[in-house]
Amino acid sequence: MNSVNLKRLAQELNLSIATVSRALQDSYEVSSQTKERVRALAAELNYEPNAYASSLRRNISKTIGVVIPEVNNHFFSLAINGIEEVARQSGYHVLIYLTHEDYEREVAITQYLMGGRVDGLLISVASGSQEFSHLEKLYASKPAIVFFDRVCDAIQTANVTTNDYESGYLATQHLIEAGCTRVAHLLVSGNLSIGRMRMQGYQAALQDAGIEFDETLVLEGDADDETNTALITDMLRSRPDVDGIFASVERLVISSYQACQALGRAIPQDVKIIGFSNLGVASLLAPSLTTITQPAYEIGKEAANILLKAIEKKKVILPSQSLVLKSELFQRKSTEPCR
Amino acid sequence: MNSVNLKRLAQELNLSIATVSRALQDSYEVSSQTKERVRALAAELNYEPNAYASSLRRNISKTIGVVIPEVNNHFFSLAINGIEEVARQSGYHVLIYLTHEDYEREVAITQYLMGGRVDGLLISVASGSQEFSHLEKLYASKPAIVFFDRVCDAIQTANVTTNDYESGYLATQHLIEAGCTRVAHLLVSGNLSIGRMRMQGYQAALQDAGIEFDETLVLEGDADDETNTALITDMLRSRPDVDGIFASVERLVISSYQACQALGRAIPQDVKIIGFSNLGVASLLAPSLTTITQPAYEIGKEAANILLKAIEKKKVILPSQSLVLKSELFQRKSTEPCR
DNA sequence: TTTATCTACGCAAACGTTTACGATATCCGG
DNA sequence: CCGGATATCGTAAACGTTTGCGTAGATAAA
Repeated sequence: MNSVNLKRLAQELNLSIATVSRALQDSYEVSSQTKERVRALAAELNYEPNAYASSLRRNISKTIGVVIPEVNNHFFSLAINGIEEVARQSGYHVLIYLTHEDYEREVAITQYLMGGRVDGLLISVASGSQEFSHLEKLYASKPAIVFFDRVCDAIQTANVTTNDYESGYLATQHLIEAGCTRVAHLLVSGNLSIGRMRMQGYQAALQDAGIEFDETLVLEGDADDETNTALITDMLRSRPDVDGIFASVERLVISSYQACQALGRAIPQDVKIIGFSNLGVASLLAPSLTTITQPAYEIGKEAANILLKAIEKKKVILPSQSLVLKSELFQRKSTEPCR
Repeated sequence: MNSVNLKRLAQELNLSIATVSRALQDSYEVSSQTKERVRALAAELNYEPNAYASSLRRNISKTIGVVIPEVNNHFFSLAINGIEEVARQSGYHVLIYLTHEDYEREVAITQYLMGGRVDGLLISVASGSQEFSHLEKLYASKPAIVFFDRVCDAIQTANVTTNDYESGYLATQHLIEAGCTRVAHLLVSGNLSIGRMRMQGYQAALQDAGIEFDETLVLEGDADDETNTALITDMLRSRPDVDGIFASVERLVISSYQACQALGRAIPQDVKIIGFSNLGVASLLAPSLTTITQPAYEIGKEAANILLKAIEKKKVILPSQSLVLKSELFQRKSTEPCR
């Protein structure tokens, strides 16, 4: 369509295609007068190189892919902000793929991505993924990969995560110190590394406080919010002794609030709630929500940095480049000790 | 890198590249036995066609671009959900570009996009854009474009928007009926169509209620949240008579809450607040927030539908294909009449 | 048997770039 | 005046795919 290409420029300038191409790349093999002529006409005709021809020839796409469970979540949208920021600065384009926590979709997406469409990938694994052969096949195919937050241990590459064990411990300890004795744990996937870490932190804190671990207080959430609210409501009804909730993901915190509201349980008097969340309005909730907040923006930036550095230097990414950033606990009313 | 391409398949099967290519496209010119042989080997070697070679040859990229101000905003993240859903179903890939409401970035991005990287674009214009020549140049270059929410009137194409005039009117009327007499209006851009529409609705509602329009009560927000909160705080301090706030965008609602909290103004007793928002936790805020909620997910889906239909049928998109979806007003505590 | 039709496949050009290699002209030291 | 640098440019191949065209063989129609 846009027929202003190298050939067109070359014809109008009485030059060869090669010279025009080199001029636009500021090659030393082209005289400065010629460069000026070429640049002038290119600007005048609004020439823009064909990205696909260039990618095909150079085997470089200047594009990275981001595979995440969802975008309607403050953690991931902030992470995307960081990723896009870094990518833009380096002249990279960003493809987005959403798995909706669904294993099948993740498989389909990884299959797509083996066509060499991207130079590198940032992945946060879907909670629905029980096994990772699709990721291993993808990894074997070519591109540089960095995992963030939801990691895949089976693949030897860098991961950018937070101190999930510690955070799980601290959150649980925080609830216990506020007076809770029956702490429920809501998580999204027990077979993902991140879920296991937080779970272990939760269990360790219970043990250190001399509280027995009760697996009926562990609830595995779904992708659907209404289902989650119903699940939590059921648990709270059948277990009236629950006086604390530690939610491992933002969506489950919201559902917990709604469940308490529906059952008329007062927060924090009847039930105290703490949760992982990047919700900007946490302090404006009724009551304000005690959160463990991950540095989502920084995670995105760091992960993108590692990836782009590796791509530019054509080096393999090593597990030793992994980064662990610290989450922060913001204490608010939802876990306030009563009387 | 991944050297399993058509040539490789052709060699191993003793066929020509052309036949292999046609077999994989299920062409009628290939016998079914041959198709089977080809498909079997392709599956075994995990062949995936090179996207760039294909795009170059066919002049079709199977990729659409989404240009939006920010992603950390429930309206846009829900819209992306809708877009990605539709795109995935049709086998399209989604490139994301964030303008951060910045004119310069928008110009740079549109320049990029003229390289034929995408078959079509979904755009929501940055509030910082004062003029639209970059968009006109982009439009002249080639791709199909559909605007959503933040529209550019200068370009003759389809727009997917909401009933912004009506919503502005209803929101203002709602505040007045709740007892407000001094209603401030916080918006993000007065020179964008969407801002003007809501503003006109606001003014019309004031006029119909016999309230004089006071332009010192109109505040134009910035991209930075802290600046906004400071601006609003200043206004509330210098104008203690303000008893209602109509915020045109989610971020400004949050800032309004924070400003009121800082000044000790009670909501809804001292100041009533209504705002455009897709915040899922609106009902959990203190006090719960009365919102005008746009069908963000549907907007994304519809915009993507129009775009993809046009691309597939190679037809020009007409302004007559524009769609106006209705926003909904959810009444909650923040605008409750007092006594 | 000849001619026309159809099936199944190969040849080669094209998409727009990049780049290894070669060619020409100029210049300079010996 | 000759040999070799040096500067500047062109030729052509390559990236992997798609596709118009040609063609060999088989089958059917005349």
